[in-house]
Amino acid sequence: MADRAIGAPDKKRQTTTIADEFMKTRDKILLSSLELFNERGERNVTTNHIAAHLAISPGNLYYHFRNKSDIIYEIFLEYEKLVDFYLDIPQDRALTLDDLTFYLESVFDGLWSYRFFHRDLEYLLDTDPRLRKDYREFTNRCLSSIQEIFWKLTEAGIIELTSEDLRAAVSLNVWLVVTNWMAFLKTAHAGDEPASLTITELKQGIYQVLTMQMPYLTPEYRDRVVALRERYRPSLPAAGGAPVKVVARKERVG
Amino acid sequence: MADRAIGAPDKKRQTTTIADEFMKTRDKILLSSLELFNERGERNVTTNHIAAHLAISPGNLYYHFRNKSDIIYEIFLEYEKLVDFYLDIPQDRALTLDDLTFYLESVFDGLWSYRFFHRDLEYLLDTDPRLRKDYREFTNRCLSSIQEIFWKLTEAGIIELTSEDLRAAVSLNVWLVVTNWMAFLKTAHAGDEPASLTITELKQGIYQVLTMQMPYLTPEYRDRVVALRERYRPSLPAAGGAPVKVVARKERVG
DNA sequence: GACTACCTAGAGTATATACTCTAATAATAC
DNA sequence: GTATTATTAGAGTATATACTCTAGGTAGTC
Repeated sequence: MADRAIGAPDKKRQTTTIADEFMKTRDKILLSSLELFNERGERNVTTNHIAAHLAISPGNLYYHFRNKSDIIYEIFLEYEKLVDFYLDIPQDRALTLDDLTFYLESVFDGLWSYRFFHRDLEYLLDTDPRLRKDYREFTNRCLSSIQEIFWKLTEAGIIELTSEDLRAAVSLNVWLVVTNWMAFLKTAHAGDEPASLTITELKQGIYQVLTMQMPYLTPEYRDRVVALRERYRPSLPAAGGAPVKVVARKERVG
Repeated sequence: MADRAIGAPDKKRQTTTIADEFMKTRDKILLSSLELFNERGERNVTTNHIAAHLAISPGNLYYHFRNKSDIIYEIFLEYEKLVDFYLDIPQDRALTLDDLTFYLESVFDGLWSYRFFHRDLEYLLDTDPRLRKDYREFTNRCLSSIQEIFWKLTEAGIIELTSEDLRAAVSLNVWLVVTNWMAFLKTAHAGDEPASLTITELKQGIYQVLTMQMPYLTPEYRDRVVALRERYRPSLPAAGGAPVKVVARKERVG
């Protein structure tokens, strides 16, 4: 995963797929919209911009989508699908530390790919009841998954979170930290550039998430999780800092 | 501290102050802007709306403020002042549980009074370098304060967070939860209405913050903090729910 | 009264934005 | 081939938004 700051004038993108002439117009619109939204923020991207970016006419765009909300909604559905896939929990075996790593890495990958979404979330939900309803269900699903993961990590003897109440509250905190970490980086970041952010920095949010789990680690796993957490430690505590080594993605077992 | 932030809750006022004819136009503009921003979101409030709301002309508004950004910036300065005031840390005595309660209540009061701010934060910072710089410093100041509070709570024997590293990481998580709690409520809330939210619900975020501190409580204080936390427990875990009893605001000592 | 500094009204403007309409072209079916 | 459907271009529109400009009022001071 290449480390590229958003907003950089980089024609040959590595993290995202460039729309090419073999794609259907509809898909090109979705892809370009996502790219532009991520780079400039939904508020700063008009349907005319999207059409111009693709060198198609506004009429063409509106042939494929009724309005801007529809484009955003379809992108959300993709995001939802991705996260649901990532958060899948194996029912036939215990969870491992590799699973935990995978969950964390994946969720932040998803956040990165659709990073525009959480930025203007409230406005988007205010203007599209459909999205509002779906997002609410999505959130609840995510929270349930996190709780279940904590439960299975407890079963696996990795953490100890037996009280359901506490598990729910901790899960919610995890969700809050995960979904707010990017906004924090963008706003509190040391750099003066309005919107420079790398996926490596984003993944330092994993450090924060693991911080929350530390008190609940079992003695058997404590050292290993602490070591895992260390891999994501921000190089410069409160000033952004240089990229750390990116941990290798583990394939799911089972 | 004689300065009172506009719209900030004080003894007599409930949530907002209505602009009256005895105020200076400039202050009326700031107050109305804050009210409208909080109610409808900055994105949905134009300078023409603000002027119309006050029954003054756009020209009048622009006589007092160069542009919309200036209005927002001035409101931010008030917000900043308020939070800085709330987060003041007594250097001549140890912290008490009442202090902790005060900090939590106050911070959420501030969030409520200026709740529009965090909603469109990224856009606002993108479009105003001045605000961007000030907000960054503000964030760092808040983080420092939280860390110092945790340190003094440790000194006071209420919590045990002696590792500076850990204290910094936990403080950051507290900040993330505090600043994201409102967005969570608004987006994941059970109600179908786009923007219903009460300060009582908002303050249930205190439950989440105290959840994070629980593992670090000393045995001497554990029960008391757990009881405090219980006062903020959401009535219906993941579905919003009825208001809980609002805890009385304690005056600062010293 | 006259001077001055401050304040206000309200019409007006340049630009942007989401979206529409019509006509033409390409693709596909028969 | 022809008929039909899917796709596209591109000019155009209604509305909104941030902001300007000019002319005039008001309050205080001498």
